[in-house]
Amino acid sequence: MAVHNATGHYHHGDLGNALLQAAEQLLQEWGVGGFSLRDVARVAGVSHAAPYRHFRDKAALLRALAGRGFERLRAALAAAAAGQRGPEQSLIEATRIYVYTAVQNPGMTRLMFGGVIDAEEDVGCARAQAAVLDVLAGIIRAGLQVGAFRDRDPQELALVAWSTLHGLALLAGSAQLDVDPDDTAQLEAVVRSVAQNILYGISRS
Amino acid sequence: MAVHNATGHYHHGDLGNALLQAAEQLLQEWGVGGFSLRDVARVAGVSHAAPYRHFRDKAALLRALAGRGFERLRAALAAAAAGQRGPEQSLIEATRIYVYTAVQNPGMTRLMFGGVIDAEEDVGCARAQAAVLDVLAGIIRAGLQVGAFRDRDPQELALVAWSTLHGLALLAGSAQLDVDPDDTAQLEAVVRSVAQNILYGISRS
DNA sequence: ACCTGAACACCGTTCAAGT
DNA sequence: ACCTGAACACCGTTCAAGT
Repeated sequence: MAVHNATGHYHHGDLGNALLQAAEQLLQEWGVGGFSLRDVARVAGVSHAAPYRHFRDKAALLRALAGRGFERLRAALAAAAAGQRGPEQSLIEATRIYVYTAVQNPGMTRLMFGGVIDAEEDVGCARAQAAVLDVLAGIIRAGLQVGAFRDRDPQELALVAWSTLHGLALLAGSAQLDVDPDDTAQLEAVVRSVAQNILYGISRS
Repeated sequence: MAVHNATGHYHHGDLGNALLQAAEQLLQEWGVGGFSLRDVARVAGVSHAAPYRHFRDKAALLRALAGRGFERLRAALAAAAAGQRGPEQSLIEATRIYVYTAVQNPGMTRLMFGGVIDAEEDVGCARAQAAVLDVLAGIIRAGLQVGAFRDRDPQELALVAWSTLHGLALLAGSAQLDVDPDDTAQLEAVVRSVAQNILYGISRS
């Protein structure tokens, strides 16, 4: 077992993880542009050169962090979509998850969707991002199969649903849409009207 | 008339403007995070300290640049929305403008909508941003007045329309949506399906 | 009034050296 | 194998000095 940095020269055995945790803390506290790689190392209690043993550069660390965000969002979406009465309800729940996640974690939202990272540069990150989309696409496919949605190109339906959720998430995650993270009634109203709008667009009849 | 920097020590009389032009060129070429304030000064042909006579800091220059983007988008939207047969057609044209603008100028789009700047810090920028929204809100109001849209809260209708356009613009302006800027047919398909979706949601019957 | 050049505190990244 | 500390080229910002 390695010696802790405060008492010796080596960090514990899982610095990669510790760096990601430190980075997430700084992301929440200071936003995407508000911290440096040196800050991350500082918070993790290692020298500013140590992160380079675990990540190729700062962008790689940010991609890994975004990958975690994508995976969490995917899991939350999948859990919310499952066990609903039908694809329409699943879509409403997915919208709710998107909005709440964005409002409660604006920094991570901006990191994931604000064009800060290039997910394609990292296989894991790209896969995690694609998996988020897959949940949405799965809901669309299920709706088409049971005849709940308009018989159009699934990709077309997914695009409009995705655009709307994406836009709402970024608006909610920035100061542009002034929602109070604790005002449940307001959040519910936003979820309802936006989800309703998507459903009007893609539901049959 | 001031002496040009290449031949003397002073720049021409409109360095503020020249800096914004240089910044826009770099924004198009290298993206939001791809250039420094010192690069801007370099391209404009002045010392790296000169910009501080015209902008409080780098963020202020970026806000001024985004303000130009907002104003241009507003003008394009207003021109496209005017002289249409009805509010539905205006909304479709507005969607077209949004998509084309975003695809053709991804850097500016990300600067305007990607959470890079805080528009509220600059009165002009905030006003220009609000004016973009006002065009959208105007279309909604017009539609409500002639009874074309559902009799719901105008703000609610504007939110769903805005979310969708916003999301689409950011998707189109990032690598996430792989649209070819020169593939008109593909762009038209995107515009049609997304605009249609918004209209399904807000149109009466 | 407007711009320059030196200066300062920072940053991302590299690398020889330590254990 | 993993981490440190010095080093390098950069950056944003400030400020005395020049015209």
